[in-house]
Amino acid sequence: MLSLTDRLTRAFSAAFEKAGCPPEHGQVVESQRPDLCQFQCNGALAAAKAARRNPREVGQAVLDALEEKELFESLSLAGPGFINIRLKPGFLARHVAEMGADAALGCPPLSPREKVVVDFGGPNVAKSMHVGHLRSTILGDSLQRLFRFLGQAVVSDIHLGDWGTQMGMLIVALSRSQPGLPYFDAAFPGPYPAQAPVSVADLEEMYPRASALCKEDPAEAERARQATFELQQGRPGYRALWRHFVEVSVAAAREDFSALGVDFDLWLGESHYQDAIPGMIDELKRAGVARPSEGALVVPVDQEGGIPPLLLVKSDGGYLYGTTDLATLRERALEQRASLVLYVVDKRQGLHFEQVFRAAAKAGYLERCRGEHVAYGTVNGPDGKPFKTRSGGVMKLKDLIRMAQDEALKAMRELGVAGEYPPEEQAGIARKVGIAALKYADLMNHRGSDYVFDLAKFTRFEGRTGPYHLYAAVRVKSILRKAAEAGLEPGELLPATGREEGLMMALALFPDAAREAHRHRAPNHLCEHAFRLAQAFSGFYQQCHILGEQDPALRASWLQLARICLAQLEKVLELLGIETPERM
RNA sequence: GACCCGGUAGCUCAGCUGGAUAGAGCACCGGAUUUCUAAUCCGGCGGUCGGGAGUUCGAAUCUCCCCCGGGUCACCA
Repeated sequence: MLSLTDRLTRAFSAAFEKAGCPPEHGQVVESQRPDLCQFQCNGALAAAKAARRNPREVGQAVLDALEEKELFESLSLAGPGFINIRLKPGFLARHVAEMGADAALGCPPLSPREKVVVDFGGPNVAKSMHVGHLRSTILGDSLQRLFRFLGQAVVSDIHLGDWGTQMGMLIVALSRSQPGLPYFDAAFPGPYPAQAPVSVADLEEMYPRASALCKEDPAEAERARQATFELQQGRPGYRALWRHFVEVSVAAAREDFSALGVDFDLWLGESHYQDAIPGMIDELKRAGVARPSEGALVVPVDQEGGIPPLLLVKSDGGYLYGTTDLATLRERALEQRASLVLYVVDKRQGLHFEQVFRAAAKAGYLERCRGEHVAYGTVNGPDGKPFKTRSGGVMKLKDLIRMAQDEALKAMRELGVAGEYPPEEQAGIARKVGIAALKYADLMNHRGSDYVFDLAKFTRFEGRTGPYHLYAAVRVKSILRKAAEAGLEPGELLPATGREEGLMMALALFPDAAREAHRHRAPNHLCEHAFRLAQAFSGFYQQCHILGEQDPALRASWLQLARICLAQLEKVLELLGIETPERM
């Protein structure tokens, strides 16, 4: 089904055409002056400008040409040429009822259907997930949910950092602490043990130490480079060891992701694309896209701006992450035939993606595919600098989630929320409230801006917070549950009066919010909509006592409205990755 | 130095394919509860949209210059 604004836009576009103007000017949007009207069309101003006509005259011609006049309560020309629109209350109600009956809740799928790869720029093996992964996880997950909801064919890929110099560092570090292991014996015939010689905790401890050692000791760095090289050449012991590193790290990452309710279609990593690199490099050399520079192989990408070339092969023959990213994009574009690849990655990597995309364009990978860096800002501490623990270390994601849930429970206790429920249910609610607090706080900001991590603020039950939304949803659920117990059924949605209009308008504008979020790859528009919807419901709730209403038709209509509202609210929250409890 | 992003109410931010009186949350002040979860709702206070010029009937939004903050800038990722 068409969205309400699309339906109106279609009618106005036709009218513009009949009035001798380009139909694009028929765009109808929600009014910015709710005191004057519900919707407005400003196209007459632009059309008049282009045609050097009088805007009011054009506006009048459009109104004269407009069909389906029976849908409108009032149409008027205002100011320099705004067209103000107010709908027949019955038409609005009918549209909302239709949305409620629609499988997609009134949000039309995007066309054409595209294949979209969402790359989460995943965690690095051997480094535990920390605050830095919070945003890519929450944002990327919301985007994959949104794109799917809008009918796109989404393939999400965690894209683990499971290759590169850090692997060599770990191998060298382990060869020193446990030299007796068979992985280091080049003559060992195999098979290698099935059990990993290290735990995630070991890796987490080893990595920073190894990294620091390489930084201060060039000989150690050289050993790490050599080990990396041998690993990449396929030395069996190193490969076996590497597999262990990846396995234990992935298992740990899975726990964190599952705590956040996030999953991926693919759990591939950088290593997956390594075999394709030599062929790609040959191809790029032959095509003259890649060329030698200062001992390395590069793709010049500096068209007019001062952009350094993409480094493909280091002077020592090794590859860099740009090499892997290019090979990855190549496979996604040419073999997986994706038409869009979204990289949900920290904004500080903007230049890197600019280089990769330019190189990919030169290589001809982007003729049927676009690459996009969905950049996001940092999560900061109260000091405005990237968030750290009290002792100055990096906050682990696991601890962060636990803190959010503890804080949620604390807030609930203070307010007496869920006080008399069984402890297990209470804990379950606290878990949902904590996650909702975290996710809403993250997504309500535009992704590009940094924000300050403030749990006490996020877990408040007032204002624009996750808990506020859950509370609103739970109140609707409670009404519907009581109605069902009393044998009351939702019925036909009656025409909107002043009391229901705000809620119906909010409901009708869901597709616009979803589209806006999609267009900018920015779920903050969904947060905005969720808040508006929750507030609209609260306003309605205040004025209309559903269960106490004596008129059965009105009561059934209100129940229907509540039902549709809950479905939409839960859907929007779901698109944000937020789960709603049954009661609080 | 070059490039990128930002500077909007006391605080945190939204709005930026130009459109009527610039919005929200928090904070502050006032009001609403015999009622389905008041954890809510309604109202008020509060702004040279960093500064200046330009384009336009119209600029927070587009262009240029300047100031301030952050980020990035070939063999790490």
